[in-house]
Amino acid sequence: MRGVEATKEAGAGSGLTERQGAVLEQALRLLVDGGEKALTTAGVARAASCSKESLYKWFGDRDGLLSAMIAFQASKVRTLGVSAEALDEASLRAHLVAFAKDLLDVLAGDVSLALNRLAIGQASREGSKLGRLLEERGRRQIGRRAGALLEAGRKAGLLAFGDAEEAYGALYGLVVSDWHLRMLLGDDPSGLKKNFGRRAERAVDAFLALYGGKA
Amino acid sequence: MRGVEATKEAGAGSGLTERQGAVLEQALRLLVDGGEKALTTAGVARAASCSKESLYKWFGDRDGLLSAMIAFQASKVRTLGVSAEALDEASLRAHLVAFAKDLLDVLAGDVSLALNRLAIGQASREGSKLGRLLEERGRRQIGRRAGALLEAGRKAGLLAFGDAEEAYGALYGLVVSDWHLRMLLGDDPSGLKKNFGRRAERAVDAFLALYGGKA
DNA sequence: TGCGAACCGTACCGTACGGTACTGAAGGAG
DNA sequence: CTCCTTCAGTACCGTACGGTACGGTTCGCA
Repeated sequence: MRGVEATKEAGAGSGLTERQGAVLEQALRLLVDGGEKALTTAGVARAASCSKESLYKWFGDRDGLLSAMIAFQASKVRTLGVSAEALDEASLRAHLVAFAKDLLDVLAGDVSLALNRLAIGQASREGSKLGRLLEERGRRQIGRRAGALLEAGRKAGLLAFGDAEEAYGALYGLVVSDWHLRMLLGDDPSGLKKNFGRRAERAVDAFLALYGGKA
Repeated sequence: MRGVEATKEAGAGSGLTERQGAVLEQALRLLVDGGEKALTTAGVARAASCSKESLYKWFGDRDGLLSAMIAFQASKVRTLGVSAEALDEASLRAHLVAFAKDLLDVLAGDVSLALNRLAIGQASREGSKLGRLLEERGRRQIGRRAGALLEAGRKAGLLAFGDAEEAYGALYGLVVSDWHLRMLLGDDPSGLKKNFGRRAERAVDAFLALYGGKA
């Protein structure tokens, strides 16, 4: 192990060859198209044109494959840092609206919904290993972006809150409400997606009414 | 069919004998304990001391059993009507806090979490039939209670909102935020349950700050 | 050219599940 | 007592999946 072979890696330090990344890509496609039931080892091998033996060699077992899929997908989503420019009221609102719209777009994405369904289905069994992983890689990441934005707003005197976590929770709730759950339950997201822009603006307005520093 | 036998029914017009209700009860218990994977026809038959043949006679097939489980559980939860008493600011807040706490308790319940996981896992496949059912029986029901409460508040001049659905969405989001998803993913609810009271109060305060009629 | 590693394709095995068929017992009606 | 319905218990079947083993092929390398 850890030999001199210069294996081209797929992600950032993910330890995966690009061949393995391509396999995970196909696995994700299968999962999105047909749900967990369609994600069989034979199906992945056929779709990715690799052998089952290689799958087990690379990922250990089926659970290892699922974990690798989550980690792989998360490695593709890079949270863009907050530009440390000077914030005024308008630019803060614009940043918040952009964040809210991105959040809705991410949550409504095919792959995100499929992976969340997968982890939720696996949650009761096996100590919710996948759930932890998804939460760590997904929510924490986007939470950091929001936290930085909120902190910048407070430093600029535009936001007033005691607990950043609580403020973020309020923002998240106002933006997402129960839409995420409804999409997870099967509500067609295409009909809802058109309202994302307006919804994000209204939610941010409400958030600013609660935590805006004017008072 | 439709004979004169006076079959004792289990639910309110559910068309189920109490024997069948007892079977569904055992099935729900199996689902809560072990997740969908543990919910096998043989397991249900063994746990409920009935034959597989009876299961198929009563519920058709496995999907029919799942649908019956959701309908059965929903039939047990009766939404209590809003007392049409005169509301003042304090009693409205108390009602909202009670509603918020009930909402959190329901969502954190074992059976609710298990059924939501089941429906979500089944969502990608089969046109999300269970998801629709769960949404219809669950969300709509509790949404009606909230709607009535909000409408009463508006009639009393204590709340100001244009779209009741939007106001309810804000209340729901402020109360629940991403806790439901986290519990579905496997976060231990027992640790979170202790904060439900405080959380409900803070959420209602924020909601009143947004939609309170004082302004 | 020969060697070895990686790997694809496939065949194979054990198991577990959904669904069906059969047997025998309990109980009610005539 | 006898017939008939219902249902528990069990055995059974087909299928599909996870995981493993094997033969054949490609490719890098000395």
